Amino acid sequence: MGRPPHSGGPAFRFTASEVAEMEACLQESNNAVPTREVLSTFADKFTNSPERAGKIIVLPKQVWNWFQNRRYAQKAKSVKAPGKLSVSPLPRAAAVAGDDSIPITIRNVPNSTLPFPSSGRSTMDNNVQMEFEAKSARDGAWYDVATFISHRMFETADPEVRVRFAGFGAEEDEWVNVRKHVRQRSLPCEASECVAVLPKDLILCFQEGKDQALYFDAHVLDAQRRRHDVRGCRCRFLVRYDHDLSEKSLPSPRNGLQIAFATCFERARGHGTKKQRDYCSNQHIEGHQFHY
DNA sequence: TTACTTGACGATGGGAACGT
DNA sequence: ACGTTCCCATCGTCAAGTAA
Repeated sequence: MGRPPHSGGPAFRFTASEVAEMEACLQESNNAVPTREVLSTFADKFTNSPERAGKIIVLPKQVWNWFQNRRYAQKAKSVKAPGKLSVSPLPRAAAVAGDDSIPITIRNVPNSTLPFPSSGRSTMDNNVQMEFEAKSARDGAWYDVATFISHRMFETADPEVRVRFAGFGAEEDEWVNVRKHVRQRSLPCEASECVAVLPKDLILCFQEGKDQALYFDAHVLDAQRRRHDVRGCRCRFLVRYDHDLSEKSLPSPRNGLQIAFATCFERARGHGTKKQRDYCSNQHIEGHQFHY
């Protein structure tokens, strides 16, 4: 039910037939809110209907509210991304590995199977294509990898790969440390998946600056759980960006909050609530297998 | 059986856009 | 500058579903 009126009376609810009428009107008007006259007509008609006559007065404002909410809900539904979150026109980067872990997609994989030189994807045993991302030394942000150009090995240091970032040209290529600054792209956090995000988690967050907006590593300081509705997640997450230690309260996942793979797998192995474990286990099943 | 979660939906407040 | 209207995000509550 909706929020009860300030008068303290019972919560108001439109009947199915009223909704059907307004629904039809909305379609006829091409999803536009009807004129004030039409709203008043609806209100009068509903007020005088046999179900309400003498009991409940329907206000034009309530009819207007219904149209606004319905338009907003429909819009939200159509805009909702079917898969990964993408924030155009910037290339999407991804979430991070666990707090102190080396990216697990690299850690235990023999060098001969590392995804370079080749495209920024690799095929695992189960025919799952893997995509990678890399951290740029220029701005500290994470970008999708389009191609691994080449690689070089050192006797005393970690190997490096030359990376072509997705959406950028050769002039933006960089050598990056494989162990520290290359990892598998993570799954974006869908609205229903926010339960998997807990305080202290390392995540990826969209950060808007004056001239640009990029994805940076951040830690969750606090997670305020709120009930969801048809329009999605209403939780808020207080995060601290690792690169500048700034803090921000973000709604999730609309603003780019994404779940770290390793964090998920830790939970899948027994930590967190059952729901979180279920979710993370599903992530494991749905197309990704890793070596711990 | 009880507590908790999720989905649904009307109500509300802030801010942008617009007209005067 | 001010008032009005509109759009959007968020709030608050109920009912049904689910887990413990």
